[in-house]
Order: sequence, then structure tokens, then C-alpha cells
Amino acid sequence: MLNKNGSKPLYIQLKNILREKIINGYYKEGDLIPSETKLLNKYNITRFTIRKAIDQLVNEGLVYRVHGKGTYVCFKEAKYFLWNFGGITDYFRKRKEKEHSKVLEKEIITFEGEKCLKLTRARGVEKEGKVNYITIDKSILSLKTFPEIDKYDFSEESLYNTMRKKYGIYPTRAELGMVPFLSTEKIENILSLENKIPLLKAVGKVFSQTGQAIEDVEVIYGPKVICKLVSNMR
Amino acid sequence: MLNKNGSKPLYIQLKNILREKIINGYYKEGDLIPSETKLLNKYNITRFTIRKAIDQLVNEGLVYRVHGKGTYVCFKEAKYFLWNFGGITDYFRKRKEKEHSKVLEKEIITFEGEKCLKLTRARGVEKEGKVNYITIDKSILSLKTFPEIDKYDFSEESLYNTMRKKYGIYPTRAELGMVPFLSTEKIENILSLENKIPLLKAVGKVFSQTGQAIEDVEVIYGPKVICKLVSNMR
DNA sequence: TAGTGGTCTAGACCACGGT
DNA sequence: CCGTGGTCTAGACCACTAG
Repeated sequence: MLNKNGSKPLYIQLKNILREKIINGYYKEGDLIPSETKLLNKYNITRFTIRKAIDQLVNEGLVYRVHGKGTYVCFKEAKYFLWNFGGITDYFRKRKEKEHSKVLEKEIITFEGEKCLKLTRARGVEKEGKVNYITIDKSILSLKTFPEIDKYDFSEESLYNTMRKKYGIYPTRAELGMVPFLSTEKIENILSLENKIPLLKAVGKVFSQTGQAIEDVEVIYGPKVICKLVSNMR
Repeated sequence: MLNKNGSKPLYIQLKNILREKIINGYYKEGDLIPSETKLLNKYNITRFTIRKAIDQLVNEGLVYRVHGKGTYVCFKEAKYFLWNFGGITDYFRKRKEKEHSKVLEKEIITFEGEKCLKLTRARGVEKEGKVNYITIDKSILSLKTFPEIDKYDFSEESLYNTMRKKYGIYPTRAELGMVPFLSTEKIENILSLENKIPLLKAVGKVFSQTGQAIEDVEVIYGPKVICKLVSNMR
């Protein structure tokens, strides 16, 4: 439901509710979302606000309207993959696919003068009992920011979820360089590649809600990953 | 003035009036356009309609609003969109170098059943009399959408500026796949590379203010380009 | 304080699509 | 015919900016 005294405008709240339902698959590709009249009755707000919320989703490319018929979902699988660089665990969980993480490295190192946890994981999906790894993530996390974070088992737990739930730190922004490179033998083994091929990696930093840098990150994308961007040219 | 019985919606009519005044320089870069109250008195329509017209201009990137101050014109000679999320803008600005385009291919082809212009350009900067090319971009543009676009010389003119000024079409959104690949000999020659190396290309579509796909695009980034991505994880 | 844009209400009439 | 989205009116209160 909406919080009418909340700090956020109603149309933003409604937009987020609808967007969540699209991304997690409650409204699927090709579905109609509820009509404006139904939403207006359900949330007790005027059509103006409903339309403004849907306007936003249209701009984001998540839905389109057809006069006389309704508003359709046009959510394409990969579109939000990198764009919502919010952690792959979160992504798969929302898609209701079983995600699998394997910890490859986990050690305390000194990075830029601070004790840090270095965590490397292969990430993939389980499919017919076999795990296909599709990305390799390296994270470097300061122990000053995240005391005792080395105690958690991140083959089971989502890193970003832990940040939020246990430390009250919300990853909100990423600045990443996109770098093409040639696969190494080690990477080929992990991602089950047969040849040396060009791959893509994202290298950069993740920032919290307060603007503090909280993570140094490197993500290597396997060849099956469609790394899609949606860019507004404003 | 507005035609209240006209076939076109009032907000479209008003948008066109304001856009015309911006493009022909009546309202200049940095100017305030008349406030919503003034427009409402002048045209005898409600603020809803005024705001909807201005919304369109904001989406087209012609104006931006500042709460408490007004609505400013920001009609910039926009650079190429990929540079907007690429960090190439900074690359040029920091070095204060002159940008240079060379047309490599320009031909009429049939693409998805339609006559189209295929345009390939190498883009770079001039430095001590020499040009260093750093990207190669291909565009495919329908002649139905852009009649006679093949008449322009895009080594001199900005493609997107031409779309806006001559056709009234505003590139507003891009959907791109980021693909790593290995350089070919032809590319190595154009970009002055000495070895085969992994490069990055962006492949996708550009959409107009109305959501229509207006361009098929492919941009190859040279190794000097830092393709930087800033992502909000909301 | 006056003027601006930001959000929202409570209606209205219309055009389109399918039954 | 009814339900859908498209446009528009006539207000209201709020938050921000500047003199």
C-alpha cells in the first residue's frame, strides 16, 4: 500500500510497486497490468497519479500502452542485468531461478593500507542438476566498514543482503569501467570455455547511500551473458 | 496561438510552438522560458496541459526545470550519445582537442525490407596535425523516417543534430548490448593498432521521443577509450 | 513575501478495441 | 455496448529560490 504522508511522492511509490512486480515476474512479459481504473480503486488515488507512475514505467521501457486495450508489460530478460547492477543473487532470486555461488578465494589482505576481505566467487545457475557458471566476481571489502564480515559464508548468503541486513549499509551506486580482455586458462576452466575468447569485465567501486565507497569490485562476464545497457540521452 | 478544435492535442501544439522558438533561437541557451503561470494566461489552457507540453521538451533534452527558479533552455550541440555514457566527452574536454570524423562507408542498402542509409565513420581527435581515431561507428537509418538523409555530409555535420534540426526527431534512449570481440586487420588499420587485441563494441538501437526505433547502431571502441558506466541501484 | 515548479484531487469528454 | 487509455479543466496545497 501507499504511504500518503511518506516523504516520497505517491507516483514514485506506485511506480516502484509496479516495477517490482514486473521485475520479479508477478506481471510477466506480454501481460496486461491492471487498468488505470482498477489501480485507482485499489490505491484510492486519482488517475493523474496513476498515469504519472505508468508514464515513468513507459519511459523506462518496462511497459507500453495500447489505446482501448490496456497497458502491456514488455520486460526483456537481460535488459536490467547490468543496469541494475545490484548483485546477482538479488537478480536471480527475483527471477525465481536457483542461483549457485562457489567461493574461490577468501582471504584477509592489506589493500590501500587497510585490512580487507578479498572474496572471489564463481556465480551461476543450476539447471537440470548441473551448475553453469556465468560470472566471476571479486570483491574487496574493508574490515573497518564491515567488521567480522569474514565470518559469513557467501556461498549461501547474498553479499549485498548481508550489507543491508547486518550492517545497515545500502549499496546504491556503482561506477564501473567496462574492459574487454582475453580469457586466461584459469577463467576458461571455471566458466567451462573451450577456447581462448574475448570476454568482458566490469571494474570499479560500489558506493553506499551516504556516498562512501564500500566495495572494490571486478566482475568477469561469461560469453553467455548479454550485457545490456539502457541509456537515457539527456 | 492554439487551435482548440484542431486535430492535434493542445500540448503537442504548445510543445511545437515552444520547440520552434528554442530551435530558431528566440529562446537561447541558458534563457528562462516563460513561467507556467504566464503560459497559462497567454494560451488560456490549464497548467496540466502546459506541464505536459514542457514534459515533452524535458524528455527531448531541450529544457530543464529548476524548482523555485524556472525552466531553462539547454539546447546544446549534443555530442554523440555513446559519449554521454562513455567518458569520451571528458576525454575530449580535458585535452581541449578538436574532434574529427571520417566517413568510411555511405551507401543505400535494404535492411529489414526497407531502404536505408548505412553510414560508417571513424571518429577521433586532431593532435598536432595528426588525427587519432578512437572509435568506429556504424549507423543504419531508414529513408522512410529520414527522407534524403543521404544528402548530408556527416564528416561535417552531427548526425543527431541533423535528426533534431531537419527532421524534428529527438534521439532520447538507447538500448545497447556490450560485446567483447577480437580486433580484425581492417579495424587495426583504422585505429592504428599494432597487434590483435580484445576490443569492446556496443550494438543496439536508438529510440526517439515517441519511442520509435530510429537507428540501428554499432560502435567499436578503441583501446584508449575508457567506457565508464555509472549505475544507480535503486 | 512573491513567484516558481512539484504534487495531487475530482471531476469531464473523447477515441479506440472488442463483445 | 462497455472498458480501456488519451486529453483536458479548475482548482488546491506544498517546497524551493530569491529579493
